[in-house]
Amino acid sequence: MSVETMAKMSGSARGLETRKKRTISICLEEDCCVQENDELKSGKEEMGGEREENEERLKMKDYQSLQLRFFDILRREAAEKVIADSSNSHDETEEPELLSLCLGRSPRDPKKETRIGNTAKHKESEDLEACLTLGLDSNCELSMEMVSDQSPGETKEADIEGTWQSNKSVKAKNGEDHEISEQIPAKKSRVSVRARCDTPTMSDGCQWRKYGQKIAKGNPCPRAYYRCTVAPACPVRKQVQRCAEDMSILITTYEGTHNHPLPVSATAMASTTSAAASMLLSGSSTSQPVDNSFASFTNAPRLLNGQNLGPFDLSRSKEVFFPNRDSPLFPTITLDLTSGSSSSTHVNNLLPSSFALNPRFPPTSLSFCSKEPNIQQAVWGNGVLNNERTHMRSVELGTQFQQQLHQNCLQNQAPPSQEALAETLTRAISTDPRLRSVIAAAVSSIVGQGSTNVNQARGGEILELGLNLKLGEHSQFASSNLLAQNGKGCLPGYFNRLSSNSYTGNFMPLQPPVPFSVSKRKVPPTISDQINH
DNA sequence: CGCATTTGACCAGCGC
DNA sequence: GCGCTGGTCAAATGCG
Repeated sequence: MSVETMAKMSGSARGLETRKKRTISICLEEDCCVQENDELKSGKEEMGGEREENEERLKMKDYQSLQLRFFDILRREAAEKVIADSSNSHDETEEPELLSLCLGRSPRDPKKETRIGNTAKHKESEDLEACLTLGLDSNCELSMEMVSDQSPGETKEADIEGTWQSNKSVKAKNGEDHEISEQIPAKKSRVSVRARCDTPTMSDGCQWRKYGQKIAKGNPCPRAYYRCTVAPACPVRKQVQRCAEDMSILITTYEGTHNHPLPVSATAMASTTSAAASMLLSGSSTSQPVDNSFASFTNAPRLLNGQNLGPFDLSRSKEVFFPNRDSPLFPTITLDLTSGSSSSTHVNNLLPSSFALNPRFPPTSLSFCSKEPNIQQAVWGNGVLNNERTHMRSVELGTQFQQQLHQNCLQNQAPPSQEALAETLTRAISTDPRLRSVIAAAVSSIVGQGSTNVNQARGGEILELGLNLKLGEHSQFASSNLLAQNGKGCLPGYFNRLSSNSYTGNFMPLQPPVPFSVSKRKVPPTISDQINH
């Protein structure tokens, strides 16, 4: 739906205009008052309908941006918690090999993941498999593949280009939020995004220059290599390859961190990938026996409802995400942006061969998909579809909050209304002070440009404001900008929606740290700015 | 003419 | 050590 949505959204604007013109011209030509009135009426109705449609989309966009912030806060808090507990948490290192975090529903069948590749090795890798399922966006399936490495060989690239995100730069930009990163050496990260796309490359807002093309083993489609040309020394590369099994799916693998201010249209993708990257990379520290990238997720339920939900295998996650120094092979995360098609159920098969066949670091899947788009869109849901994963240690993040949302949706069987969602949210927030504080922090960081020192009461106010905004009171902020979005190419709807100019400010804090010239960044005034003024 | 793309060559890492 | 593979380089080519 991503592409369709964009097409619709941009089309809606054009449609309104053309319809107006058409109406006028019809009136002039036919000079018929009755018909004119009918046309005007139907036109108005049509416009009204489309306006509602647009507003719905804008609301969802706001919601998703808030979600993103929310998860970021969760991750940070979890990471801090892990640091605090790391000295006492050695027993956790003996935990199981498999990890399934089911925050949502996924059609993905892990059994199918073994279809491709060396079966024996893959079986072994299955034991290491960490599967994160987040029912974040229903209409999109995000396939994000993350690879982290700190092998000595990588330093060459880092030294030459000086571009891989240094820990200092992380600290410089984000302060204490990235203390963890400070403890780890510069790492290479890869984020792969799968999306249905008819164009040769995905339009992600950045400028790329192709520097190579190869036929990779296991995929007849050539893999194209691009580097970011926004800044001369930007280290970011991307690989673009069609999926062998479904040519309509484009697999874009991002690697590295931009060392320059990003175009507004690129911030959504950048912040999303960087958030995912930091999520995992932050847990790969040698000094941190416990993986906090996973911990960030595994801690989420505790943050939400205060319960220890289960047998998380933090140490094993570390194993997964902390590859052998001698190995260039990486663990992977998968985000799938293709609509809930069958292909999404065997993500690994669709990944670039080098990753899909990687037995040592099987992909970690962040599946943002659902066959019930509207439901999943609003629900992070609990992992009701993971009962089959008996071979994995499954952790269901069935928080009260999520259950409420999920129940709401299941009962209604219809897309939850914003009102219903608001009600559920309100109830969950009011009954769970932790959730309240977390969301308040997220919202306040949005509204106050990352000022996290707001007290609880203030946070609550802001939270309310945030919810109100999200639930429909400020869609006007985004409308014009949204329609002005770059509609060319193939920008997955998920990112596309996130990249609305109106929310630039929200995502900036999530962006990869910019090592230099941060102050020179020229960005249009954000909502936060407007509010602050 | 300048820039982007194409494409064969080259290099490094890994497995056998 | 050798072959395979992924990734990058750089000269050639194409395009606006």
